[in-house]
Amino acid sequence: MKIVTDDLFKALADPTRRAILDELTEQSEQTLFEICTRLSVRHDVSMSRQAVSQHLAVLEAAGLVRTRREGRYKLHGLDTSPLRRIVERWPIPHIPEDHS
Amino acid sequence: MKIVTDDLFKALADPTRRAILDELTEQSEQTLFEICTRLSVRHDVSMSRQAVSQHLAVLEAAGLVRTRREGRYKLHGLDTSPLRRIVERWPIPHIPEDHS
DNA sequence: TAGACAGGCAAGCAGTCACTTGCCTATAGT
DNA sequence: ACTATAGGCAAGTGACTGCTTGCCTGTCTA
Repeated sequence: MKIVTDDLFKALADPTRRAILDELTEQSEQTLFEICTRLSVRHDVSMSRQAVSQHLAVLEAAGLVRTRREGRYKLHGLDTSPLRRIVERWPIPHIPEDHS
Repeated sequence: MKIVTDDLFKALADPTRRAILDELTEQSEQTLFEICTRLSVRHDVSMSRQAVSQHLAVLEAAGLVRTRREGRYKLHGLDTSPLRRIVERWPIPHIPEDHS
């Protein structure tokens, strides 16, 4: 493995990839075609299948997407744990919660 | 203001800008020249002054850096609160802490 | 076994980005 | 007033990136 740090932020830099993460957040374990159709229907993103495939590869390199083979299907799942590095690197000030 | 979401992730995509955030985390309220010298000395990043200035502009557009004028100096401070949007958007699974 | 279906590889193109260079403005000190 | 200092603006360039297109591999079903 390389320096995943760079891959992580590069992966997050694209709006389409963030939409994919949104989609996988709502329903995990989707195939490439499912993600394609859901992107076009719900996020109004019209793009070729290969484009989405390349985005998924970038997300996988960043560790944000884990895949597993199931026959001829390839299921894509979400893994948000790499995001923890961000808030650990630059601590976010705590907001006093409003318990009114 | 526009959609700051895009600016935020674009700002984080560059390693030099992340180094700047690291520097401001350690010591806030620095001028452009201070950031330049600290980058070259501590992060081994040799770059023109204008390059760093442009990076700071990107960080400011993302809301990660707040500036204030002080005579002929412009002091740059850190604001990590925009990062909260990230972990709110894609919740990070809680790690059971080890109290052994 | 033939065809449909899910996915992958690689080349090419256009737009974006990071960085430099040159010049300009404004404040501070002598 | 002159000069040094801190910073800003704008054009140009090389590299990277996102997307397309065309073709290929592997799996399932009639």
